[in-house]
Amino acid sequence: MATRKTADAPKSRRTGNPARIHGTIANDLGIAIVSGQYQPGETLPNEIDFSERLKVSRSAYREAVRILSAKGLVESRPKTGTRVTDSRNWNLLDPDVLAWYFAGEPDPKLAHGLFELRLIVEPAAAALAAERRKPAQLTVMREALMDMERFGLDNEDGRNADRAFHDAVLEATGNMPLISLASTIGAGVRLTTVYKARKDELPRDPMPDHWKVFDAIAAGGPDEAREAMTELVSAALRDTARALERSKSAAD
Amino acid sequence: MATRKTADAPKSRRTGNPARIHGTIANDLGIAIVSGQYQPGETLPNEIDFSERLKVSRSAYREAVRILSAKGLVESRPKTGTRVTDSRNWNLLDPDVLAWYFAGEPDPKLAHGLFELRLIVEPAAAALAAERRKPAQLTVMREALMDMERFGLDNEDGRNADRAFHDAVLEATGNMPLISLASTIGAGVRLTTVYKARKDELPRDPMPDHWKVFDAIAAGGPDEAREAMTELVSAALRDTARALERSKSAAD
DNA sequence: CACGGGTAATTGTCCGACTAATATGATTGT
DNA sequence: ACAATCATATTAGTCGGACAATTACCCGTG
Repeated sequence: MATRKTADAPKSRRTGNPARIHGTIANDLGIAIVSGQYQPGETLPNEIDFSERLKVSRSAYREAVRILSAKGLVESRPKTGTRVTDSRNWNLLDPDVLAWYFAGEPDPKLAHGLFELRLIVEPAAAALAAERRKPAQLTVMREALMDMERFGLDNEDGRNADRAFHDAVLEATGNMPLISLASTIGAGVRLTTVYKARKDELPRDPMPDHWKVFDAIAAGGPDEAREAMTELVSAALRDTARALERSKSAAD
Repeated sequence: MATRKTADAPKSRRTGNPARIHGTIANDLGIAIVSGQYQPGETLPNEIDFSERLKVSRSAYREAVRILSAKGLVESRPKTGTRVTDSRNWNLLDPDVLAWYFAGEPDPKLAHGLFELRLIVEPAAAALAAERRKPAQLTVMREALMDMERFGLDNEDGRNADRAFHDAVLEATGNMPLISLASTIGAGVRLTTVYKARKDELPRDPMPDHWKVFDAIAAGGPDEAREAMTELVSAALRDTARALERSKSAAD
């Protein structure tokens, strides 16, 4: 059903749109903030000066600030100015904020936190998916895994397939908040392959673990699915742990 | 340090600032979108017409749209206009979006989803908190529970204390992504008391369950903490389930 | 029928002025 | 001496209007 037409652009980036000024300013500023270049509590230059320095109109700059404000990174008030909020208020679950975090060197502490989250959420999600998945969703999972096998994890296509599989599992839970966690989980998934790719070693074939999860979900076995997913994420964590440790000590 | 003065206004809303036009427009539009008044795929009127109809300048309207766009609710492109995106792209974990969802009648399906999320996240968080909590964090939890007892759950102060306790547990995990989930979990927590308050019945004293969680965390027992929290959330779900069922069938 | 170019509609950007809120310090009254 | 009040300056907020850039869509052309 549905003619489908040209609904989705193949080259779709995160937004799919060409760079608009307010967007790029928001990106740059967002990265500068989460990287600590502007500390929480610090007030940035007033709109007129700053927009001049950035060579953009005040309107465009203001729209950028609105974006950052919407994600909880800054707060503006007359007379006081625009100041960076305490990092506890930053909406870390926002895909953009997370991307800004990982724009530079991945923060090992945050990376570890993401794995911990995966270890909590994904097994439970797999169990729910095993109970509720619809045939179409199983098809999506299967095709994602087949793409993973075909492409491998040392390239973008393969990594996207990996993330697509984990997304599909969350989607199959039918739980809206869980589905919204997909971008966060996806960042964690990507982290694994990025770290591994950096070490230029793929010591373990990830496919058997993935297929085991899929089979359990397809068979409708919640407990088996939970267990298989736990194993998958644990293995991923083990593979990443060493690199994580190294850059953690390197960061100190 | 800090004289504290009149730091926090008593009428502090989420941001504590007086209503600014772009914010109120974003709120109104956000509610209209999540409530289905504007369907996904639908394009809203062009900026000039719409801002005129809303009696605000185009700048203010555009800033409102930037906010909605930052939260994934809409997408703007030249010539095409600004259209509501598929609801899968909405950042449901954003505090504002969640608030917009619950501005009208709580959606039973979403409410159930939130409880499911709590049941997944909070027990695990309690276990982590039991291992990592610092003395100061225990103090926060204890005071929150004492406030709960003092105020009761039939008023705003008590409900805030309830939420503060659950926030503190997440905070004590030291896990940044988990801490960012606080607003989402908090919405679920609030849901319980709202539903119960609506029925004008408080059939169960929630304090013993809460203290059991606290004691386990204070004692440093991860397994006990996990179990106690599971019980707490399950009980909350049971209490809410009937009201949930009723409004679910009423919604059809 | 495929392809390429023109066109109109819409968002994007810029500018400059004025308004509103408010932190700070001066003023006043007690 | 101190408290409360008021004036002022600074900053974000709002406005209106102009022009630029993008792009879906139609139309002509090969």
